[in-house]
Amino acid sequence: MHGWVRTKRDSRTFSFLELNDGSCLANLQIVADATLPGYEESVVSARTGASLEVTGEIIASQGQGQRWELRASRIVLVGASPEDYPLQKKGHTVEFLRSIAHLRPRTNLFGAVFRIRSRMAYAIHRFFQERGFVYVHTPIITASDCEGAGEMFRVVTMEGETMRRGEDEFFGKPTYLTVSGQLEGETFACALSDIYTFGPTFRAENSHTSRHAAEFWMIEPEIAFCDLARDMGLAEEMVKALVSDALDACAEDLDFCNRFVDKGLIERLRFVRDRAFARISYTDAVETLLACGVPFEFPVAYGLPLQSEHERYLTEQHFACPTTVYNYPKEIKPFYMRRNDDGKTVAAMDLLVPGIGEIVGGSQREERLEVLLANLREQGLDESAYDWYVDLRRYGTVPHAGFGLGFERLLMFVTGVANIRDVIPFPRTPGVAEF
RNA sequence: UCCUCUGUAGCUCAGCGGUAGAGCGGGUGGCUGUUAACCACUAGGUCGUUGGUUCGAUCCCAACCGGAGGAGCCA
Repeated sequence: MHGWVRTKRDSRTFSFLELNDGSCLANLQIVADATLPGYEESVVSARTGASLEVTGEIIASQGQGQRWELRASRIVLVGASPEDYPLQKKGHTVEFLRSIAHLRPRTNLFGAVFRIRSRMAYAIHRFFQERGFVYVHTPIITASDCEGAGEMFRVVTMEGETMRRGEDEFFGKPTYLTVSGQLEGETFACALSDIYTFGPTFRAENSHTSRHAAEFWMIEPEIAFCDLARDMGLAEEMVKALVSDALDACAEDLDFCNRFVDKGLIERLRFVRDRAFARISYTDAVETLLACGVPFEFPVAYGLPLQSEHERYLTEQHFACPTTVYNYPKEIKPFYMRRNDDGKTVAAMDLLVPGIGEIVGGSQREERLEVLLANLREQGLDESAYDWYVDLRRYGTVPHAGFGLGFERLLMFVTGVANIRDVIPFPRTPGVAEF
């Protein structure tokens, strides 16, 4: 066995070592007799954090708390851990652990969170691959602005201390880190029918909240010959499938989260897996909010965006389950969303979940060339910059739809962890790019 | 960007206008098939930084820096 010492209990004639190799939450109890060769150097000097190689026999444990233990016949101290090792066996705050992000995966909580993260990434690929979706790698450096998605990071090269600009730039024009792969994803959906992207995304928003990071991962499926209803169905089906997979494959880690992070976690996840989601149009949602009698801080009126407090009321109080809101006024949504027949709304949808708010945002895309061009003009955008995007409507256009799912938001929902900085290995937020 | 809270030992915190305490962690010794082990002893702090008020500031005030929560924006 190989692993790191989580804690040790010495007596005069033997020691108990709790060894963990990160493969699961549980430690393996090592019983090390003082008569072992090299006991002083390998066991007595092995503090919390030290790495060990242990040979021995798995036997039934005499003590309570574990069924098995390893009776060591040989222990080698691979790497010692001096007395200034920062992790104690008692609880640390997540804020402190963030400051030692290189060591926090050695804690129970972060081990669990990042095992779940890995499993959910796998489950996402499996969900789409099983349904015949093609995984597309959209560019990270892009010259296109997925309008409305947020502030962008510039990508530049330097001449000494000076930024190369204009035609002197590496790409001959301004480029940015992607804020969304959607527009590029649409081009592949209009060839391979069902595609998805899953990769890093960057937003230079100066937002300081527990739900925003400058670098995060996003899943963006795009489906050809698809309308909004099917799009919503796919989003709901995916959330259910991922939650269900987590319950099955990450039971031990989720149980830990349920005990130490969020007492109602597992009950909520089962509820999401087993129950139907609610759906409500934006128009009906506004009426529901106006009629509910709750004194909101921000005004509710047709044509205004739903505020966080409104979304939370709908998903946490009114429906008390994940809720999809659809058909938003065209004025508050970007140019590429499909105009509905009423002339007032677009085929957009947001999937809201209790405790997090918006987890999925999507829409049916405008496939009609004239309507798309009119939208671009109406919103004062430069048509020439979207030439290739408009081409999709010139040549064999099809109704298509898609959505974006914030991977970290999903992980917050699945683990109950309240801060996005604690579900991404090395979080980037305004002013913070450590490690 | 706006609002609120916060910064004291390695960690989590208490405290007070007269220059500091606990628990845990560390060290030493003891002890027990132990389980967030236990018992004893011990080391460890320019009280975020810079100014100001005061006889005197860790405490009161201001600015700045860091952390957290909320809002906006979103994923």
